[in-house]
Amino acid sequence: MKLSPDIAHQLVANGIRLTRQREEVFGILLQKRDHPTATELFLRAKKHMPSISLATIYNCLDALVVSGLVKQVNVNRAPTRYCANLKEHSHFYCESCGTVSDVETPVKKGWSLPGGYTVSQAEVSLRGLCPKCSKTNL
Amino acid sequence: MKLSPDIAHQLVANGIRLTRQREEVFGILLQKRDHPTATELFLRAKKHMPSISLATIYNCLDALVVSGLVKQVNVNRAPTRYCANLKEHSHFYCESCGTVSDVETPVKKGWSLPGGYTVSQAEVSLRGLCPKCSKTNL
DNA sequence: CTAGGTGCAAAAGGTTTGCGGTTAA
DNA sequence: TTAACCGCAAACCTTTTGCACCTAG
Repeated sequence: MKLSPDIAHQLVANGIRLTRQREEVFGILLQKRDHPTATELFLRAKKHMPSISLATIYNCLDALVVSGLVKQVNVNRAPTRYCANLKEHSHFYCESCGTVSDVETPVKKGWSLPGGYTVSQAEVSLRGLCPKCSKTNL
Repeated sequence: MKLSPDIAHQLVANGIRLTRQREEVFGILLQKRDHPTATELFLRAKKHMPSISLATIYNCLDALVVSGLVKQVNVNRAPTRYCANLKEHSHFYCESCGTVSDVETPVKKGWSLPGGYTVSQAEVSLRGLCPKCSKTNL
Protein backbone atom coordinates (compact mmCIF):
# COMPACT_ATOMS: atom_id res chain seq x y z
CA MET A 1 0.00 0.00 0.00
CA LYS A 2 2.27 2.76 -1.25
CA LEU A 3 0.16 5.80 -0.57
CA SER A 4 2.01 7.57 2.17
CA PRO A 5 3.47 10.38 0.05
CA ASP A 6 0.08 11.55 -1.23
CA ILE A 7 -1.83 11.18 1.99
CA ALA A 8 1.03 12.56 4.04
CA HIS A 9 1.14 15.68 1.93
CA GLN A 10 -2.58 16.28 2.20
CA LEU A 11 -2.63 15.69 5.94
CA VAL A 12 0.42 17.80 6.66
CA ALA A 13 -1.09 20.62 4.60
CA ASN A 14 -3.92 20.60 7.13
CA GLY A 15 -1.72 20.29 10.19
CA ILE A 16 -2.71 16.68 10.81
CA ARG A 17 -0.32 13.85 11.62
CA LEU A 18 0.16 10.78 9.46
CA THR A 19 -0.44 7.67 11.54
CA ARG A 20 -0.56 3.98 10.66
CA GLN A 21 -4.25 3.94 11.53
CA ARG A 22 -5.06 6.77 9.15
CA GLU A 23 -3.10 5.09 6.38
CA GLU A 24 -4.97 1.87 7.03
CA VAL A 25 -8.41 3.52 6.91
CA PHE A 26 -7.54 5.47 3.78
CA GLY A 27 -6.10 2.35 2.17
CA ILE A 28 -9.29 0.40 2.75
CA LEU A 29 -11.32 3.22 1.26
CA LEU A 30 -9.15 3.12 -1.86
CA GLN A 31 -9.11 -0.68 -2.17
CA LYS A 32 -12.77 -1.56 -2.48
CA ARG A 33 -14.84 1.40 -3.58
CA ASP A 34 -18.06 0.26 -1.99
CA HIS A 35 -18.74 3.20 0.34
CA PRO A 36 -18.37 1.39 3.65
CA THR A 37 -19.83 2.67 6.90
CA ALA A 38 -17.65 3.39 9.93
CA THR A 39 -18.52 0.00 11.40
CA GLU A 40 -17.68 -1.80 8.18
CA LEU A 41 -14.35 0.01 8.01
CA PHE A 42 -13.73 -0.99 11.62
CA LEU A 43 -14.28 -4.67 10.87
CA ARG A 44 -12.02 -4.59 7.81
CA ALA A 45 -9.30 -2.63 9.57
CA LYS A 46 -9.23 -5.11 12.45
CA LYS A 47 -8.06 -7.85 10.08
CA HIS A 48 -4.72 -6.10 9.56
CA MET A 49 -4.66 -4.16 12.80
CA PRO A 50 -6.50 -6.15 15.48
CA SER A 51 -6.07 -3.55 18.20
CA ILE A 52 -7.66 -0.65 16.35
CA SER A 53 -10.76 0.79 18.00
CA LEU A 54 -13.99 2.10 16.55
CA ALA A 55 -13.36 5.49 18.11
CA THR A 56 -10.13 5.65 16.16
CA ILE A 57 -11.98 4.87 12.94
CA TYR A 58 -14.20 7.88 13.57
CA ASN A 59 -11.20 10.00 14.45
CA CYS A 60 -9.36 8.93 11.29
CA LEU A 61 -12.41 9.59 9.14
CA ASP A 62 -12.75 13.07 10.58
CA ALA A 63 -9.10 13.79 9.84
CA LEU A 64 -9.42 12.46 6.30
CA VAL A 65 -12.63 14.37 5.63
CA VAL A 66 -11.22 17.60 7.07
CA SER A 67 -8.13 17.29 4.89
CA GLY A 68 -10.27 16.64 1.82
CA LEU A 69 -9.10 13.09 1.13
CA VAL A 70 -12.45 11.49 1.80
CA LYS A 71 -16.07 12.49 1.35
CA GLN A 72 -19.12 11.63 3.39
CA VAL A 73 -22.16 10.20 1.70
CA ASN A 74 -25.58 10.08 3.29
CA VAL A 75 -28.33 7.79 2.20
CA ASN A 76 -31.78 8.26 3.72
CA ARG A 77 -32.25 6.65 7.12
CA ALA A 78 -28.99 4.77 7.01
CA PRO A 79 -25.60 5.20 8.65
CA THR A 80 -23.16 7.60 7.02
CA ARG A 81 -20.98 6.12 4.29
CA TYR A 82 -17.56 7.22 3.16
CA CYS A 83 -15.91 7.41 -0.23
CA ALA A 84 -12.50 8.32 -1.57
CA ASN A 85 -13.61 9.30 -5.07
CA LEU A 86 -13.06 13.03 -5.23
CA LYS A 87 -14.18 13.56 -8.81
CA GLU A 88 -17.53 15.23 -9.27
CA HIS A 89 -20.07 12.45 -9.13
CA SER A 90 -23.38 11.44 -7.59
CA HIS A 91 -24.32 8.47 -5.47
CA PHE A 92 -26.81 5.87 -6.47
CA TYR A 93 -28.45 3.75 -3.78
CA CYS A 94 -29.97 0.52 -5.06
CA GLU A 95 -33.28 -0.17 -3.33
CA SER A 96 -32.98 -3.86 -4.11
CA CYS A 97 -29.45 -4.88 -3.12
CA GLY A 98 -28.51 -1.88 -0.97
CA THR A 99 -25.23 -1.12 -2.71
CA VAL A 100 -24.11 2.45 -3.18
CA SER A 101 -22.34 3.18 -6.45
CA ASP A 102 -20.77 6.24 -7.96
CA VAL A 103 -22.54 7.45 -11.06
CA GLU A 104 -21.95 10.30 -13.44
CA THR A 105 -23.71 13.38 -12.12
CA PRO A 106 -26.67 13.90 -14.41
CA VAL A 107 -26.55 17.64 -14.03
CA LYS A 108 -24.42 20.26 -15.64
CA LYS A 109 -22.06 22.46 -13.71
CA GLY A 110 -22.85 26.05 -12.87
CA TRP A 111 -25.36 26.06 -10.08
CA SER A 112 -27.17 29.38 -10.07
CA LEU A 113 -29.52 29.81 -7.16
CA PRO A 114 -31.93 32.76 -6.99
CA GLY A 115 -32.69 34.47 -3.68
CA GLY A 116 -29.24 35.18 -2.28
CA TYR A 117 -28.13 31.67 -1.41
CA THR A 118 -24.39 31.01 -1.44
CA VAL A 119 -23.79 27.36 -2.30
CA SER A 120 -20.59 25.82 -0.95
CA GLN A 121 -21.42 22.17 -1.47
CA ALA A 122 -23.94 20.17 -3.46
CA GLU A 123 -24.83 16.52 -3.24
CA VAL A 124 -27.09 14.56 -5.54
CA SER A 125 -28.48 11.34 -4.12
CA LEU A 126 -30.32 8.96 -6.39
CA ARG A 127 -32.35 5.89 -5.49
CA GLY A 128 -33.66 3.11 -7.67
CA LEU A 129 -32.42 -0.13 -9.18
CA CYS A 130 -28.83 -0.76 -10.18
CA PRO A 131 -28.08 -2.47 -13.53
CA LYS A 132 -27.74 -5.90 -11.91
CA CYS A 133 -31.05 -5.69 -10.03
CA SER A 134 -32.84 -4.09 -12.99
CA LYS A 135 -32.15 -7.28 -14.95
CA THR A 136 -33.06 -9.65 -12.12
CA ASN A 137 -36.41 -7.96 -11.53
CA LEU A 138 -37.61 -8.38 -15.10
CA MET B 1 -56.84 22.46 11.35
CA LYS B 2 -59.22 21.38 8.58
CA LEU B 3 -57.09 18.88 6.74
CA SER B 4 -58.80 15.61 7.45
CA PRO B 5 -60.44 15.09 4.02
CA ASP B 6 -57.13 15.30 2.12
CA ILE B 7 -55.04 13.31 4.55
CA ALA B 8 -57.79 10.78 5.12
CA HIS B 9 -58.07 10.10 1.42
CA GLN B 10 -54.33 9.63 1.02
CA LEU B 11 -54.06 7.37 4.03
CA VAL B 12 -57.08 5.26 3.16
CA ALA B 13 -55.72 4.82 -0.35
CA ASN B 14 -52.75 3.13 1.29
CA GLY B 15 -54.78 1.09 3.75
CA ILE B 16 -53.69 3.20 6.72
CA ARG B 17 -55.97 4.53 9.46
CA LEU B 18 -56.55 8.21 10.15
CA THR B 19 -55.82 8.88 13.80
CA ARG B 20 -55.71 12.07 15.83
CA GLN B 21 -51.98 11.63 16.28
CA ARG B 22 -51.34 11.41 12.56
CA GLU B 23 -53.47 14.48 11.94
CA GLU B 24 -51.53 16.34 14.60
CA VAL B 25 -48.13 15.40 13.16
CA PHE B 26 -49.20 16.23 9.63
CA GLY B 27 -50.72 19.52 10.82
CA ILE B 28 -47.47 20.57 12.47
CA LEU B 29 -45.56 19.75 9.30
CA LEU B 30 -47.92 21.97 7.31
CA GLN B 31 -47.95 24.85 9.82
CA LYS B 32 -44.31 25.82 10.05
CA ARG B 33 -42.33 24.62 7.07
CA ASP B 34 -39.00 24.41 8.84
CA HIS B 35 -38.22 20.72 8.31
CA PRO B 36 -38.38 19.58 11.94
CA THR B 37 -36.74 16.42 13.20
CA ALA B 38 -38.74 13.66 14.89
CA THR B 39 -37.73 14.99 18.29
CA GLU B 40 -38.76 18.53 17.40
CA LEU B 41 -42.10 17.26 16.15
CA PHE B 42 -42.49 15.36 19.41
CA LEU B 43 -41.95 18.49 21.51
CA ARG B 44 -44.39 20.53 19.44
CA ALA B 45 -47.01 17.82 19.38
CA LYS B 46 -46.89 17.48 23.16
CA LYS B 47 -48.17 21.04 23.53
CA HIS B 48 -51.54 20.07 22.06
CA MET B 49 -51.42 16.39 22.92
CA PRO B 50 -49.42 15.95 26.14
CA SER B 51 -49.70 12.18 26.22
CA ILE B 52 -48.24 11.54 22.75
CA SER B 53 -45.06 9.48 22.71
CA LEU B 54 -41.94 9.71 20.59
CA ALA B 55 -42.51 6.19 19.28
CA THR B 56 -45.88 7.35 17.98
CA ILE B 57 -44.22 10.28 16.20
CA TYR B 58 -42.00 7.81 14.38
CA ASN B 59 -44.95 5.58 13.62
CA CYS B 60 -46.96 8.53 12.28
CA LEU B 61 -44.06 9.72 10.16
CA ASP B 62 -43.65 6.26 8.66
CA ALA B 63 -47.34 6.15 7.80
CA LEU B 64 -47.23 9.63 6.27
CA VAL B 65 -44.08 8.88 4.29
CA VAL B 66 -45.44 5.56 3.04
CA SER B 67 -48.65 7.21 1.92
CA GLY B 68 -46.70 9.93 0.13
CA LEU B 69 -47.87 12.86 2.25
CA VAL B 70 -44.48 13.64 3.72
CA LYS B 71 -40.91 13.40 2.48
CA GLN B 72 -37.73 12.65 4.38
CA VAL B 73 -34.80 15.00 4.09
CA ASN B 74 -31.29 14.04 5.08
CA VAL B 75 -28.58 16.53 5.83
CA ASN B 76 -25.07 15.18 6.34
CA ARG B 77 -24.37 13.89 9.84
CA ALA B 78 -27.59 15.19 11.28
CA PRO B 79 -30.88 13.64 12.30
CA THR B 80 -33.44 13.03 9.57
CA ARG B 81 -35.77 15.93 8.86
CA TYR B 82 -39.28 15.84 7.46
CA CYS B 83 -41.14 18.07 5.06
CA ALA B 84 -44.64 18.26 3.64
CA ASN B 85 -43.74 20.16 0.47
CA LEU B 86 -44.33 17.66 -2.31
CA LYS B 87 -43.45 19.92 -5.22
CA GLU B 88 -40.12 19.21 -6.87
CA HIS B 89 -37.54 21.14 -4.92
CA SER B 90 -34.15 20.86 -3.28
CA HIS B 91 -33.06 21.42 0.28
CA PHE B 92 -30.60 24.03 1.33
CA TYR B 93 -28.80 23.61 4.64
CA CYS B 94 -27.31 26.83 6.01
CA GLU B 95 -23.90 26.14 7.55
CA SER B 96 -24.19 29.27 9.67
CA CYS B 97 -27.64 29.15 11.26
CA GLY B 98 -28.50 25.51 10.65
CA THR B 99 -31.87 26.13 9.05
CA VAL B 100 -33.07 23.96 6.21
CA SER B 101 -35.01 25.72 3.50
CA ASP B 102 -36.70 24.63 0.33
CA VAL B 103 -35.13 26.08 -2.78
CA GLU B 104 -35.93 25.80 -6.44
CA THR B 105 -34.13 22.79 -7.86
CA PRO B 106 -31.36 24.19 -10.03
CA VAL B 107 -31.53 21.28 -12.43
CA LYS B 108 -33.79 20.52 -15.31
CA LYS B 109 -36.12 17.55 -15.39
CA GLY B 110 -35.36 14.47 -17.41
CA TRP B 111 -32.69 12.53 -15.57
CA SER B 112 -30.97 10.28 -18.05
CA LEU B 113 -28.49 7.92 -16.49
CA PRO B 114 -26.17 5.78 -18.63
CA GLY B 115 -25.28 2.24 -17.59
CA GLY B 116 -28.67 0.66 -16.93
CA TYR B 117 -29.66 2.47 -13.74
CA THR B 118 -33.36 2.90 -13.09
CA VAL B 119 -33.89 6.05 -11.05
CA SER B 120 -36.97 6.10 -8.82
CA GLN B 121 -36.05 9.01 -6.60
CA ALA B 122 -33.59 11.88 -6.70
CA GLU B 123 -32.58 14.25 -3.95
CA VAL B 124 -30.41 17.32 -4.27
CA SER B 125 -28.88 18.57 -1.04
CA LEU B 126 -27.13 21.90 -0.99
CA ARG B 127 -25.02 23.45 1.75
CA GLY B 128 -23.81 26.98 2.17
CA LEU B 129 -25.08 30.30 3.48
CA CYS B 130 -28.72 31.35 3.42
CA PRO B 131 -29.60 34.93 2.36
CA LYS B 132 -29.81 36.12 5.97
CA CYS B 133 -26.41 34.72 6.95
CA SER B 134 -24.81 35.81 3.68
CA LYS B 135 -25.57 39.40 4.67
CA THR B 136 -24.46 39.03 8.28
CA ASN B 137 -21.14 37.52 7.33
CA LEU B 138 -20.09 40.41 5.10
C1' DC C 1 10.41 16.13 24.16
C1' DT C 2 5.47 16.94 23.75
C1' DA C 3 1.30 17.96 21.28
C1' DG C 4 -1.63 15.23 19.20
C1' DG C 5 -3.32 10.51 18.51
C1' DT C 6 -4.73 5.90 20.16
C1' DG C 7 -7.55 2.48 22.72
C1' DC C 8 -10.87 1.57 26.02
C1' DA C 9 -15.09 2.13 28.31
C1' DA C 10 -18.94 4.70 29.28
C1' DA C 11 -22.42 7.90 27.69
C1' DA C 12 -25.17 10.22 24.55
C1' DG C 13 -28.39 10.75 20.96
C1' DG C 14 -31.63 8.87 17.42
C1' DT C 15 -34.52 5.11 16.18
C1' DT C 16 -36.75 0.54 16.77
C1' DT C 17 -39.17 -3.03 19.20
C1' DG C 18 -42.30 -5.64 22.39
C1' DC C 19 -46.38 -5.60 24.71
C1' DG C 20 -50.79 -4.62 27.20
C1' DG C 21 -54.41 -1.42 26.64
C1' DT C 22 -57.10 1.60 23.20
C1' DT C 23 -59.63 3.01 19.07
C1' DA C 24 -61.00 3.78 14.09
C1' DA C 25 -63.74 1.74 10.81
C1' DT D 1 -66.06 -6.37 16.83
C1' DT D 2 -61.29 -6.46 15.81
C1' DA D 3 -57.17 -5.40 13.37
C1' DA D 4 -54.56 -1.61 13.61
C1' DC D 5 -52.66 1.79 16.55
C1' DC D 6 -51.13 4.07 20.89
C1' DG D 7 -48.06 4.84 24.95
C1' DC D 8 -44.48 3.21 27.63
C1' DA D 9 -40.11 1.31 28.57
C1' DA D 10 -36.35 -1.17 27.24
C1' DA D 11 -33.21 -2.31 23.62
C1' DC D 12 -30.33 -1.13 19.69
C1' DC D 13 -27.06 1.10 16.93
C1' DT D 14 -24.23 4.82 15.60
C1' DT D 15 -21.46 8.35 17.17
C1' DT D 16 -19.17 11.15 20.85
C1' DT D 17 -16.52 11.88 24.98
C1' DG D 18 -13.12 11.42 28.89
C1' DC D 19 -8.91 9.81 30.16
C1' DA D 20 -4.40 7.32 30.66
C1' DC D 21 -0.96 5.75 27.65
C1' DC D 22 1.68 6.13 23.37
C1' DT D 23 4.08 8.04 19.27
C1' DA D 24 5.10 11.03 15.11
C1' DG D 25 7.59 14.89 14.15
